[in-house]
Amino acid sequence: MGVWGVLMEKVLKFRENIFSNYKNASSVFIDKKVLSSNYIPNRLLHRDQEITQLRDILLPILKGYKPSNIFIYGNVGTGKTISTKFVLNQLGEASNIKTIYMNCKLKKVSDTEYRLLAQILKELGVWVPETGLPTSVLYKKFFEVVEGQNIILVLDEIDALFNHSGNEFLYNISRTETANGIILIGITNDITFKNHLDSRVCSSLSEEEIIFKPYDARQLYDILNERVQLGLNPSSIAPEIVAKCAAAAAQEHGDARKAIDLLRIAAEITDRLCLDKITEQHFELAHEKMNIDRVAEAVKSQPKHTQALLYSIIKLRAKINTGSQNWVDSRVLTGEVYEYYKGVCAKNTLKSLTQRRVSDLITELNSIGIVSTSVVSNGRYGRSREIVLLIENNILERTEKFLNEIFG
DNA sequence: CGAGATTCATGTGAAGTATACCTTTAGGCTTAA
DNA sequence: AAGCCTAAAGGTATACTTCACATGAATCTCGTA
Repeated sequence: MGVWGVLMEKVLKFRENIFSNYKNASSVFIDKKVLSSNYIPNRLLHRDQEITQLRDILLPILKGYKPSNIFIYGNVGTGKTISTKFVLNQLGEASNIKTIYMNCKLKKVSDTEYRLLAQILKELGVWVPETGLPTSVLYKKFFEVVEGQNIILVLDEIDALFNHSGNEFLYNISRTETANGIILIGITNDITFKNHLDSRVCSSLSEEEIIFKPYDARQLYDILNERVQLGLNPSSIAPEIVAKCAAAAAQEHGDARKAIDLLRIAAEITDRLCLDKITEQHFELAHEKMNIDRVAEAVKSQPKHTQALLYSIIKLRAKINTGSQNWVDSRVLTGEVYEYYKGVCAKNTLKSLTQRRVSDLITELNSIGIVSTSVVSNGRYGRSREIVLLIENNILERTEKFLNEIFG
């Protein structure tokens, strides 16, 4: 494991401990919330064009006309969400127009037609049960509340809706005349999303389109630098380090959110180690911690069966690897996984799901990005899906350990 | 030898089932006049 | 008689199962050179 490993151990054990902040009086932070990724600064750098565009489209609402619906595209971390929120905040200050922001990707919260609608109603101050009611009743309530008002409805990560036939929602909303006052703003990073849409929905939804381009290194630097100014102790970080961070982020598709997270975590680590200068090494540690957290979070929040499935994939992969020198990144087939999975279930007194269902679970793992799958035909030997784990080795170890404790 | 048929193992769509939860309704019990 | 509680009836969303058909290239088959 070595020094690095020991250091990493230390870093990982770090929780946002309530005492640690008070204990060491000097901290690299001045204002920590500035560095959180959902913080909305007073001014947004390098998104002027997009913001004006958005504002101009929404402008008619102040004169009582209905603006067009809007569709926003752009890679992750290009400022789509934050710019939209920013504009809507400003609009809220200038008028009393109601805006609702929904992230459609939250599992068990807003990822189906019913749940999304329920969530929106909740936002509007109407409580509805989480199951049992006909969807039509929810629509009725919704239209009652909305009647005659202008409401801006932002659907972030709108592509997630489509997977679970939430398509209906868009169709119903955009079609209903009663919903006249509803302005839809759809946000997605999936360029192909529009192809899946019903053509009528599509044309009404994308009356206007805004495209967010990735930030370049220079712009990222400005953004990071501003956050540094506002949130960190001036002496705690050298400009070169910020520049390096920006450059690295620019290479990875100009993702500003990730860059800011990285900065914050590096700062936390520095604090944690009771140091007062953030160095490159801390960034490396932060990078690793971020990856570990991402995967750990994803795995932990998964239902039991999905975990059992992942466990099976990991174990099978290991098995194959010990046989041959692992020179090909080991692929596993659905059938093998399912057999192993059944064993795991039996051992843990879990009732195993059918292969049909497991197949869907694999698809889900694929879409979360824990696993990558591709359908291959092996001619005479049938057709199957090759599953490749996307978890890096050092993180895999932890994941495996975690799963071992459950299913071992 | 090569074109077309066969075959395998699983992908994938559609329809059905189990479960958990919701509202409405009607009967029965209590209460207060 | 009015008010309240409870249980049954009738209904829904979601996660999962069952059924049935679709896929696609390695292999097999068989006619032909």
